[in-house]
Amino acid sequence: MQITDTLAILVAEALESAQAAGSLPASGDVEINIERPKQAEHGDFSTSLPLTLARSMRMAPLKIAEVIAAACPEHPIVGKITHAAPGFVNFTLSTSWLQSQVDAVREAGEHFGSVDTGKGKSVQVEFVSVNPTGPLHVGHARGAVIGSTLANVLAAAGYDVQREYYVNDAGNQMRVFYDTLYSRYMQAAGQDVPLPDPAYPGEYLKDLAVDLLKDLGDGSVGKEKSEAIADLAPESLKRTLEDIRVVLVKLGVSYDQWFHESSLLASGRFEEVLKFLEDADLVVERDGAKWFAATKLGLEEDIVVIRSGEGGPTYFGTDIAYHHEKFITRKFDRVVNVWGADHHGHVARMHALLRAFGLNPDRLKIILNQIVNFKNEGESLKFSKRNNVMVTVEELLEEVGADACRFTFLSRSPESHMEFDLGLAKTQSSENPVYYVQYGHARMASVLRTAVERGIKYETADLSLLTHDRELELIRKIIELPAIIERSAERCEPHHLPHYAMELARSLQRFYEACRVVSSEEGELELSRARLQLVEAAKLALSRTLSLMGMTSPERM
RNA sequence: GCGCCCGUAGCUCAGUGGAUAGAGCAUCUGGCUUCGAACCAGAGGGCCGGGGGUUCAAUUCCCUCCGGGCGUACCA
Repeated sequence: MQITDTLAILVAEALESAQAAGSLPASGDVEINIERPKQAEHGDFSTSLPLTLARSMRMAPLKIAEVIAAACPEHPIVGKITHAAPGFVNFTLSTSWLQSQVDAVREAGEHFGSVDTGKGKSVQVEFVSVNPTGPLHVGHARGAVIGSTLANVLAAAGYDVQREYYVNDAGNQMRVFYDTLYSRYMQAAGQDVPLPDPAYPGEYLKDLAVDLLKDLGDGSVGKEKSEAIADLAPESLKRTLEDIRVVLVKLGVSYDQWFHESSLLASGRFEEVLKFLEDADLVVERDGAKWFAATKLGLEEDIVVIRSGEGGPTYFGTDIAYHHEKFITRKFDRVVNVWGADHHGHVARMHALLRAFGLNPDRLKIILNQIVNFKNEGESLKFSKRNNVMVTVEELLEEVGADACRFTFLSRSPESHMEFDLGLAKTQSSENPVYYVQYGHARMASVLRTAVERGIKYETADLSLLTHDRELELIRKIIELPAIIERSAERCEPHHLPHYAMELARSLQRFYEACRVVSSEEGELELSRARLQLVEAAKLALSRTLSLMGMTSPERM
């Protein structure tokens, strides 16, 4: 239970008892909103409930605030309750309770911050899912970082999380990939075979073809094209996926499962689900193709699921089967898809599809991260696999580093149209806020090392000695973490983490500046012990936050 | 044209319908003789794109206009 929940209960009890005593009129059901005031003099938490009740109660809001404040029962968390114009009730946390939290944090250890809002519920996070037609480029990094962090946060909120990469190995793009690969293979073998049109002209496929010729031999050179492709396809797909996997690991991203689109066709799942929709009268045939009758569900247009001519399912077609698999077969309570914003047209279709399955569309959360505008020294870079203009994630990591890269992408909300200047990221690396956060961790580690070197034991300490403003400020910041995790998980907004990390690092530096931890003064040993425990708690909170963001927590820098 | 997203300090971006709108970077001023100065303290910098509306209260919700991004395929 969060602090805000506790306070909401106290306010509800106060309201009820005041009404029972006749000092406030009846109000009916009200929602009690607890918020955090911006000004420190307004306390740690507040409620504007009196302002919302004023009209129906026909009373001055300030008077209502006064009555509620006076009627609030005592609670160990609360130190002071006041009322303020125009109609707020303000709460200040009690110092003794804050002090006790240092111990609570240390006891929770590396689990500090976890909440249980997702307990008993399963969630799948599907992210990146780039066509395996070449290496990841920088445009894919944002979704990778958002998806992996979101998965971490959901796990910290108690969800049973599955991280999944959807491998689009069955569509048109793969056919173009294999066609191009065939030409490159033949070229590598000395044959004059031109590139197909369309093709993937990048160097990547040239290198891959040379490797395949070397490792698999030239046995496919004399065969029909379709046979040669059948020979080369499995290995080329495997290697391309492996390259993607390896670079994602370097970026701090890993998966529980790689799910292949082709398996939906091979297993008959696609046909099965199509039949289901046909039985529900949601499939129509027109112009030689089969369409999902989205117009019957309120959408503007129907959507092709099986093409005319050669036939075969469209991307949306297999996505029908895939989401059936996610919700019906694997029974996930929630599914999160992290997509680039260029897919936004699909959102309404997917939600319509869930309705067709008889499911609540809210169970599918689609995060659209806006396309990143990459620049180099102020000059805009336009990427295209087709035109062979791209910077790979691999190159990005060499220049910027995984931690800085993750922090930068994470600190913007997904829907922001962010800019990323590669040149600036490189030259300004030492001014990057990521190092401010990590330096804070390294500094706390250093303080703890100093204590060990001087033989100071701090397993036990008198936490009531922590009364300095900066000490209490730091404790207040540390114990915000559970609320940050809960909010980030429920709203699928991982970008709160880096901002919290900055604030925590700042509180920690301010504390360090004002409060000597390892003191050599006579008679300050007890204070040192208490402060060492605080340092340990702060370090735990910062380390947990960094770990949720998929970043390292350096002991030294 | 239509749909989705964005517009907040010089730049990059936070901001849960609440009280005096914040951070980092940049600029300027001060601070290292005990634990790490990759730090701290302070200053300047804003009609929150414009205009209407809802509300006790709007940067936040609705409408409209302006500006930008992305879609608008039997590609994914």
